[in-house]
Amino acid sequence: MEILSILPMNTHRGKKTEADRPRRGAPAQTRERLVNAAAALFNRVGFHGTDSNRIAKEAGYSTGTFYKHFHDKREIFLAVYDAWVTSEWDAIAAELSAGGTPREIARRLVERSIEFHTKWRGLRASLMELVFTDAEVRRSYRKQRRRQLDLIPQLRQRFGLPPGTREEDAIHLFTAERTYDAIGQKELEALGLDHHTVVEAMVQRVLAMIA
Amino acid sequence: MEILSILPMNTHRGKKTEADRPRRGAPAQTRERLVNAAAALFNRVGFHGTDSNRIAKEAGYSTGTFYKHFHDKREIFLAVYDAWVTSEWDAIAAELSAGGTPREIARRLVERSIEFHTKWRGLRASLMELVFTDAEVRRSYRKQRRRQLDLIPQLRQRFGLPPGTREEDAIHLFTAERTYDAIGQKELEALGLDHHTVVEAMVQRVLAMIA
Amino acid sequence: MEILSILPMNTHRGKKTEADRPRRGAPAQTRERLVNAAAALFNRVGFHGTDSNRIAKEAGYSTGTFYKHFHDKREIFLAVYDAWVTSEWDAIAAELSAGGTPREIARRLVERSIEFHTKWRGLRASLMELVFTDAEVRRSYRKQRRRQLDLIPQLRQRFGLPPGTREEDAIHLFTAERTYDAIGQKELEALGLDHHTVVEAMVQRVLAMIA
Amino acid sequence: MEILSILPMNTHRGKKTEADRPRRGAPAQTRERLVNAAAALFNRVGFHGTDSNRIAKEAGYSTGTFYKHFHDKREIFLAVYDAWVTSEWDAIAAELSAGGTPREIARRLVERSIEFHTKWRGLRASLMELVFTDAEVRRSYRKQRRRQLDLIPQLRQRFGLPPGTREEDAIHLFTAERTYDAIGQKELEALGLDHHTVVEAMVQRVLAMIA
DNA sequence: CATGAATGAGCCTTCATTCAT
DNA sequence: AATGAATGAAGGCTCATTCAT
Repeated sequence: MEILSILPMNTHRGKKTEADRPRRGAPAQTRERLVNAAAALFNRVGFHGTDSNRIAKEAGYSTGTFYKHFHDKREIFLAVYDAWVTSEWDAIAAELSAGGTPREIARRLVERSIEFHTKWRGLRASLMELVFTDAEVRRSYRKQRRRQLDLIPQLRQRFGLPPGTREEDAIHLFTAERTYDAIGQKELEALGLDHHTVVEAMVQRVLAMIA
Repeated sequence: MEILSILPMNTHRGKKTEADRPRRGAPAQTRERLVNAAAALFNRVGFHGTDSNRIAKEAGYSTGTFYKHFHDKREIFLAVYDAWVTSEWDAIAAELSAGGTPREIARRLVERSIEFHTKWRGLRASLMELVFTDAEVRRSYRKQRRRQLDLIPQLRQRFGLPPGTREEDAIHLFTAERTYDAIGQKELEALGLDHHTVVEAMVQRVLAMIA
Repeated sequence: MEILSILPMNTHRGKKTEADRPRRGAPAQTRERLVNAAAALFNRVGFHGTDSNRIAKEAGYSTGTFYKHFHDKREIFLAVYDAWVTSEWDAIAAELSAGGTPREIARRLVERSIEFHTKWRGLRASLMELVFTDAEVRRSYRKQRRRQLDLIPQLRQRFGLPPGTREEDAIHLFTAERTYDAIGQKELEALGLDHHTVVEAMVQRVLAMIA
Repeated sequence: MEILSILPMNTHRGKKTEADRPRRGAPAQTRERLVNAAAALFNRVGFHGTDSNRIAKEAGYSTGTFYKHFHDKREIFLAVYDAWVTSEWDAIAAELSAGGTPREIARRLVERSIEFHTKWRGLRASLMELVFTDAEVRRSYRKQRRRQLDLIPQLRQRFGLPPGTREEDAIHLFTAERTYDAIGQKELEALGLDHHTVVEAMVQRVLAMIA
């Protein structure tokens, strides 16, 4: 039920049991498996490095099944993006409602984001390229970004803070996105930066939005 | 002589004169033309959307010539990246030495960066993906990032400012890079943000590093 | 009951009522619906352009049902061909027994034939190719041609005419078939020919067989 | 040099000599070989039965070469059709200028046509289907038919005959085309018809146009 | 009898790269 | 140094057919 909640990392050569792969199952389940397999592949080898036949095979299906569920590779990428955004969104919502001091919340939000960007760093890399290349992906990406941007004022209100400018919020999101990507891609080490210091700086920035 | 200084926009249908395409020219000139053509193509249709035969043709050479000068497509991408980084670097250096108040300098630095990110937004999109996909590109990118990071303390020193932390500098670079990309990709409009406000915010951030 | 008597033109987007699609109907009815749907599709997009799954869907059934009634796509093509030949044959017989002067009869025979070749021009185009490609189709086609050829002497006898040669009769059939196809495919216009003149010429030829 | 003059029937598994297959030859020669191979394949297994990779292989080239010379399979079919029409046209012209009594000329014209329709019966079968399916093929086919139709009055003039109607000429062409196809496809035997009688009947019809 | 998810061989096409000239 | 014809692996996608339910 929880798409993307578990990375299908166990798909390699593992003999599938009947429970794992009921050939004639509900379409929704098949679709979900395909999305999971695609997510793993896109994330590992990128959109262009992923062979659509391979997606089906990794999901435990044959070539044709893929095209019964998705019109083309782009379409499943969008589905993957959607699932991923939803799961990140859920995680953020969970952290926000989990309570604690603003500092604790901020720290957990940062940690969660870093986790996501780390886990899905390959997917993100492909995403950024497709945002340029593919109009449909661009649309999805921007829609999502708008949603994020609209959330921030709500957060401020909820935490009883005075409103800020949408422009500063956007810059914050840009900063966060790029920084988390850098962390996920192990860029900090390559640049000789201290992980904790960077994380702490991000926590401060998030804290500024909620306290 | 100035690689990338002029976008090869005149490659469409334009009958090439002998002056344009000396069949047996200096290798360096051939190389430069290939790099220019590649830059334009990568920037327009992305790395994966660029056909290596097309690069040669757009440059006014034949398929084989391309492979005489570059081992593979990746190599010319690196050459393009290099040329581009150099030209950006030169532009930054020029602005820094052009004088004026810190505010003026900051403003010009931001403007120049936005210009670059706008002009080369497609190239940047491909770059970000290749940084993930290709170890060699990653190496180049990180080397460049290190150089940028090393420059900031020098700037502070030059402007007589107290040192800052490398981590905060890195975050500034992440912010700038991502924000300029957003501007270059017309993301601001899509998000309902005011261009001037965002630019001004960036100017302030740059100003903070030099005054 | 009358297969092919009505073109399944109402299959587009039309919500099927229970009467239209009884899930567990008489096999003969199911078969007939499939044949009708197949006829329309073959005629519209040709044999190779027709997706066997689509046939079932257009008929209001599912993929599997198709293969319960027909061994393969070729088999349903033969069934379609059969139904079509039968209906043409019936039409011819009807005209022959409808009475009138020989000229009137001849004219109606020509008109009826043109109608058939026009309505089923796509089917005929596929047929001619399959006659070459597929031995079974060839068999059917030739059997049918033999029947036609055998009919002509009977016609002559009935109209009290002296016998002609089978070879000349065959050439007449070839002429008629190809000419009606040309008319059905709007070739006359393309060639700058007068429709009425051509039709009249064919009427004369038919007349020569019965008067 | 003579395209289609010799059927490439010797392409099966025959070790190619250097003379047969100079890998880096003139494009025109490569193109010709591809057209010849395609003609043979289309003729043997039909347009839909022909795999584009196979065409290249049979011509002695690799997959990609095919697409350097033809945009797609349809395009090479048109090229084949063109070559074939040209060669038939040449043969007809040769017979017309070879001299002899009208009867001798007529006989040779019929024989030559039958040869063509026999040799290329498979190609013709595909052609007739594509004429329905594919607008471009239809255009070519009709253009060719118009040319034929325009030739007949010229023939009459040359042989000093009074003009006939374009409509009757068209019907003659339809008759001839279909009858020769029938002969080429061995339909006469299947219908119990005497070959000579049919041929003689056709000779008479041709004779009527030139004497 | 009917369903429709699943299969998988196979086709068309692209494109990075090689190599004879 | 330059040419450009040729290569061929690989990938996206289709569709006739099967089979578990």
